[in-house]
Amino acid sequence: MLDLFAGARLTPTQRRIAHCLVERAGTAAALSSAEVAELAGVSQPSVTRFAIALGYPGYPALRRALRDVGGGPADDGGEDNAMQVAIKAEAEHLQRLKEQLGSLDAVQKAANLLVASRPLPVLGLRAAAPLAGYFGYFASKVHPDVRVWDTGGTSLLDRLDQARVAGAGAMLALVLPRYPRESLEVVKEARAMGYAVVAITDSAVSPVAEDAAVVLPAAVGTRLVFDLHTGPMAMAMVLLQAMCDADPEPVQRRLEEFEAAAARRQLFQG
Amino acid sequence: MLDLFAGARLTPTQRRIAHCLVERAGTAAALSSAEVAELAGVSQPSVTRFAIALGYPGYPALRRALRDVGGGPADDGGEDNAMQVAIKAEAEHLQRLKEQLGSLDAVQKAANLLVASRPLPVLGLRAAAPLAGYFGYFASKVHPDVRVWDTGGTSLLDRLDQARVAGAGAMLALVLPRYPRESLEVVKEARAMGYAVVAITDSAVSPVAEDAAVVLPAAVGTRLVFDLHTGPMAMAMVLLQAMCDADPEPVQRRLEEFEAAAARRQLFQG
DNA sequence: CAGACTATGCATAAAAACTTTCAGAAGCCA
DNA sequence: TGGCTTCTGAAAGTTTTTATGCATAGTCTG
Repeated sequence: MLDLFAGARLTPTQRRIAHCLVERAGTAAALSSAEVAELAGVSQPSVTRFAIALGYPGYPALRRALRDVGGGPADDGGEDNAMQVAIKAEAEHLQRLKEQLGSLDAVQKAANLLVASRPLPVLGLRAAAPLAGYFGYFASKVHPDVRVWDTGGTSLLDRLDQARVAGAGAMLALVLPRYPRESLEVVKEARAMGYAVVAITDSAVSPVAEDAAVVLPAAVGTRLVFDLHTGPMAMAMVLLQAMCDADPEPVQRRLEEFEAAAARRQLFQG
Repeated sequence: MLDLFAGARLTPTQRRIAHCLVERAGTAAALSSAEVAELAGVSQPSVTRFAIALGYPGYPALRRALRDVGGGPADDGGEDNAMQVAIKAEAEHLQRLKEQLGSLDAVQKAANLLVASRPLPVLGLRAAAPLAGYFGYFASKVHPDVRVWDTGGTSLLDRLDQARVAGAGAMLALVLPRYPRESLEVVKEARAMGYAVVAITDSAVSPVAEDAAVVLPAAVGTRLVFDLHTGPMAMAMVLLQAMCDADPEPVQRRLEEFEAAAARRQLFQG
């Protein structure tokens, strides 16, 4: 299916269309050009032009191609390889996370604690370091002073002190298996210093649970050689969303400023 | 789907049409009335009349009904909040990724390119930087010389040079929306220098596609204020798994060494 | 066996979908 | 900045798809 689109140079509008079609893989062939246009938020002629850009004589031809490719496989009964088993398990984790988010109390409580903290330390060591960076990257766009702590060492405790003095009241801790000893120590120390610790971890009975003010559990995938952190990643972004919702006005302003700066510096393509 | 046809008293010709539609369940919605007629061996007006017999105002209405029943992922009813909608979409992305991994050709090709490269550069700028770090963190445990490039600037091109001289033959590029201009430039340059670039990106039509030797697409969630990268994260780990599979012996040895070291230094709890 | 009714396909009219043209807008390069 | 190219949507034009009238063949009933 994806190969159908390969090779062609596409305009931004066309990329939106492609994206929209890829997303609905199987059902795309059932859509008329006008319906695709509406879903992609573009004009109907753009859809025709998209088909032609791909080398088809027109939209109906593209649709036939979609039908032939998309309709084919659709085997959910069969033999899955190891990768598929792992990804399927991940999809189920997220499904469960979705159910769990039926009640947002814990998330909102955590969000309120974190938005109020200036600065806002984000702790994630070893395997969790990238997740801390990920959260920090986006959080910085809506919070004026996010501090990502992703390397260990004794200086961590100093930074904990400094942040506390600077006014930090809460901390986000990302603590995933295999639970780095150092992360646990920092959390314990933070609690002793009066921080309200929000912990994203892999289960409600994780070792950080006892020292955390709020525990946000999200399962970790363990079917491959290395752990898959999609659940905690999703949880982190849900938390960030809740932080934005909790404090919408400054968020919107900061995002607009970022957009303006990005455009000015031509950071992105498309 | 089958219920759609229930209740109505059908003529023999109409029964043939119904049978034909049921047989092609999923793809039926993509067919025009004339195509259905041909498949069923009846005249086109009979198909229209069939739709009317079922109580629809015309064939297009039947087609829409077919699409909604056959295509839809069967929503479980309730009112979902924004977070749940987003997580659900993520779960569906992973589901689709799972289908896509039914064929591992692209992943294996990518894995073979990457395991053979020493050093192995991993590029991920801006929002993709944490993902690069994540991949790099684990990849380092099974590959002797992984170099994570997660900050931009002109020195990137120098490092590209140095790695090439040092023997790198391939590079992993993580390029996600909004497609940092700098990432695209580096990939283009890398290709010109003879690197085989493996790109993990959000769709097969991403701007990196044209310069990549292998494109591994994985959808990005866009339902929240900020993007959710669970799909690319999962894809990255699948790729790493494939790299381990491609070269199992040294992998096992390095992992054991890591375990021994971790135990010695008491890195983890539990 | 005749008359009446239903079912079906053909031809064609109506409607919808698709393509093309054109003009405005946005980005690029000097 | 200003001219140039490229992209995009609105509207008009063209083709395809769908609906309907009509004639024929088959079937049931008396």
